[in-house]
Amino acid sequence: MPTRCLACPLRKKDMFAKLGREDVEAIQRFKAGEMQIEPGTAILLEGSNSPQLYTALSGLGLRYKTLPDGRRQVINLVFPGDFLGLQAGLMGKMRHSVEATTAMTLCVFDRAEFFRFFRSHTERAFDITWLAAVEEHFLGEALASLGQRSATSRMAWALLKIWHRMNGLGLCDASGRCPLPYRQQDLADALGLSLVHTNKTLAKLRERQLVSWSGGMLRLTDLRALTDLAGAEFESEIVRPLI
Amino acid sequence: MPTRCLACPLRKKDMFAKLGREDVEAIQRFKAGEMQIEPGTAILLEGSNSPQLYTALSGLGLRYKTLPDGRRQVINLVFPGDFLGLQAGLMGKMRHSVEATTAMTLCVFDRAEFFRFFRSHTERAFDITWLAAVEEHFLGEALASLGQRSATSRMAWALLKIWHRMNGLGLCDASGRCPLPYRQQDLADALGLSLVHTNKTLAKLRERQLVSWSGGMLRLTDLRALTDLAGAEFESEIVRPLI
DNA sequence: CGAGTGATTGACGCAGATCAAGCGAAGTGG
DNA sequence: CCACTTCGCTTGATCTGCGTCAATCACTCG
Repeated sequence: MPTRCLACPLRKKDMFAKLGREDVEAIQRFKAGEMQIEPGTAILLEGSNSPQLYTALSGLGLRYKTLPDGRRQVINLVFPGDFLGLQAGLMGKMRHSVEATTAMTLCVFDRAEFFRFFRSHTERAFDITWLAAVEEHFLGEALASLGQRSATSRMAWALLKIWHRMNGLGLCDASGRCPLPYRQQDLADALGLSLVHTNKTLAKLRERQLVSWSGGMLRLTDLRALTDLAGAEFESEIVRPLI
Repeated sequence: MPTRCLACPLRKKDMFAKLGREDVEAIQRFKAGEMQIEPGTAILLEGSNSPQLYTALSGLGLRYKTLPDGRRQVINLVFPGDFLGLQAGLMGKMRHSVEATTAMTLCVFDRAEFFRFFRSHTERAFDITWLAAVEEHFLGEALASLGQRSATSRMAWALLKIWHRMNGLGLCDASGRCPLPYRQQDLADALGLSLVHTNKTLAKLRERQLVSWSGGMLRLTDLRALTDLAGAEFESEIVRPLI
């Protein structure tokens, strides 16, 4: 039995903008169904013209691009509440792939319906544009990380970014541990580093007692020091719209 | 005397989507004025809450982020037809800066007006979202370049990207030369390379007779070979909306 | 128990950073 | 009109962060 939008567990969280009953019901009507997927499953494929859009309800995933020579760039991670497939919806086809890292639950929306929804719900259209702009902002930051920062600094930046997001979602426990069910290879592909160097960089952070990451759980021991290393500011997580 | 939207020289180009007279007039009403700026002038500043949005009418610029340590990452270049300030419009403040490289002419829009415009012109709202999605796509590609490609490959990719865009805008002459009024430092900051290495990489491409770039003009002598080097596909430029 | 997957560690080499110096063109002021 | 500065481009020498190669280890699973 699919989650009813009015009872959506995500919508209760502080991180997501509050909507009136009417608005939530409109989203409910837009929603075509729900989907459970296994870890490792592809959700959207680069080049595909997906007839569906999704919102991640639970679970974690990642977006990536594959280069002609087989190398992979992880564009970013997929967290609960993320809207997936906007590119295909607007540009006709996906320019990157999305896959599930853990088991995931997705809300499914119909692409044909999407246009109607966008046109008839101005506020939601606005939210969707907002999401695109935030994503653009994130990618700009990521670009600056890859272009200008050292391996250590990049890694500190990425871990902090992830941790803050997880924290915003209430996925950290009291002691500040949060789930991080990715492989080192995923992190390496996100940071533009080799697996080996990623491992060694991580080892250094561990030695310095700044980070521990094992068994799929991440703990940042010294946010201050990491933030210094990252050489960036981390604002408290913004309230986002949830479609 | 400001350009009238109905007579906008950009709108005539194939690269931009055709609009009906009504639609163009709506944009004209949205337009608050026009602005001429000198080379080197800042258009939007990171952190600022600009009361205005712009569309580049002519001239070239660049978007960049400055890191706390003073390093700079060029996010992308600004071409005629680009819409500037959407981030500030949506997120309250700019997350990167924009500055003019050459003299530029900008159409000025009022931010307060922007919300009304977005809400009352659904098709234009759609176009704006489309623009954000395309930008997101571009940044994803750029990220993959910085993360996965060698200096030579990155440079080939960037020059091709620029050339194709210029070509789409009809800014290349018959012999395939196009303007490129940037400094090597700008390119370096875009590619995440040092100035010195950028220069040497460029020198290699020149020796191999693939590229010539001097006096602010770029000529790509062998698109095929460069495309191979870049290890990417270059689709013909997409038709974009023009606000 | 063997096979597969992911983490870890050491040895080695190279792409690209950094340092340093010189060059030509354009501007500026005395 | 000529010193003098400034800015962008070039080039060489040297250093190093990170990639690549190659093993090994710890787990999990059939």
